[in-house]
Amino acid sequence: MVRKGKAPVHEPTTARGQRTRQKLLDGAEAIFGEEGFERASIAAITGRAEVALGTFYVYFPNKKAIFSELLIELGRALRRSLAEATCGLDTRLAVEEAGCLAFLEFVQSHKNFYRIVRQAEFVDEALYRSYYQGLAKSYAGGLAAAVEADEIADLDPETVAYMLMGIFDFIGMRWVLWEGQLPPDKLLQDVFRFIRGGLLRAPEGGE
Amino acid sequence: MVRKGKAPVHEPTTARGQRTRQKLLDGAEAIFGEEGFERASIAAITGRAEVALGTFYVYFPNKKAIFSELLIELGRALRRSLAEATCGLDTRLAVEEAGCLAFLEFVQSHKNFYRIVRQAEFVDEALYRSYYQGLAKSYAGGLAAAVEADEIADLDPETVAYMLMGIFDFIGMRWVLWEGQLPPDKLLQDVFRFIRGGLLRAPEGGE
DNA sequence: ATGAAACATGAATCAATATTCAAGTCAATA
DNA sequence: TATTGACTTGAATATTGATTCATGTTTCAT
Repeated sequence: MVRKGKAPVHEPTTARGQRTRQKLLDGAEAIFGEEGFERASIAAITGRAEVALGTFYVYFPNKKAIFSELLIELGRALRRSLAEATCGLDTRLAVEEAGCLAFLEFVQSHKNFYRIVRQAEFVDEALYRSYYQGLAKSYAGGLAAAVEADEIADLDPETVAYMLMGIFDFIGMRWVLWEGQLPPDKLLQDVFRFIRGGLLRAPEGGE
Repeated sequence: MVRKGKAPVHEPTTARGQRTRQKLLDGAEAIFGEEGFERASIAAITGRAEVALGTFYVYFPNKKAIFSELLIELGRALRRSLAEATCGLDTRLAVEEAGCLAFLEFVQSHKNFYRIVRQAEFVDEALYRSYYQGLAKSYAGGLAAAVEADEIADLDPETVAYMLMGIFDFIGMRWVLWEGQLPPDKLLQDVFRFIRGGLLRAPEGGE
């Protein structure tokens, strides 16, 4: 029993409670996405969830807690999407392309998530790092295997993982977030071409 | 004369005023970097600047104004650094490598700037976009010339600009921000190799 | 040297909002 | 159908912090 101090906060036991808690999470996702963490008020969250102010504190000890839970949950959802999109693919390049597309589609259907991740840097830095570290670690694992199999160039997998995440992050920002749509196909082809070039045996020397 | 309403806000005319205004900008950079925009209080900023609370409003109409000015100013400083580091280089790949290094060094000596840029998304989205759009535009210009000269592969310059910015951003985050130091040289070499591979004639087809 | 600009000060105002709490309502079981 | 634990409510509290303003202090052109 690790429950701190007084903490009335509890997991709901009834279906009604489950529903209410979920409504709060949904409301929080929307409000955090629209307003950002600091400007999001608990009142706005409970308003969106169509629930009274006090109800919030039945399920979450404070604002940060619901934010963290949201980040963790949405992170899981992203990983699930990526795993589904890439499982069964046999070349690393196919995995990269499918993963890229899945990521961009995920962003498109979870715009708020994107903004929540970016906020996290200032809300809970440790959690923010572990979000990316977790992604990078599993990413690097796949890359290391591909290096081992001599499928891609012998580059440091963690470095490549961060480079690829950076690429996807910025492409997602520029097209999905700013334009509200997936990049045109011609453009995606250029992204894939760039990545292929980078991952395949790249020239050793300078110039 | 476009001065709005009452606005006592003015550019200082005396040397003393200039100094005070600069102290405020410096204090704001530090506090925004440490606390983030919303949690940064004017009192903390004036405290850091060793100036009274009211003095703030002599030079800036509100908190957002000083933040925006900071972002613009620091953006200029970054461009200056990049320009200096890359001027006179004759191959595009040399420009990329020097630019990458200059960026990482800039981040290392302006950690707060990095965090300010990232905050900007939630403080003044329009300014945030124009920050990246400005960078991307001049970046894409250089890339387009290199494509024209057949120095690099024929990829959409804007797309490549965002991909490269993404790479640098994430590498900067992972190593400079999180570890507090430039990435080890071996690792930088891998970054350059990846970029070379991507920029040089990349394989057209899949697989 | 002196008076008007410029500049500096920090207490007071005013609004926002995170969190608490005492008083209800609901739903299932005995 | 009572009873009880789970759940819900929203007014009240308490703090924080942006912004204003009336009052000093400094600077500098004359």
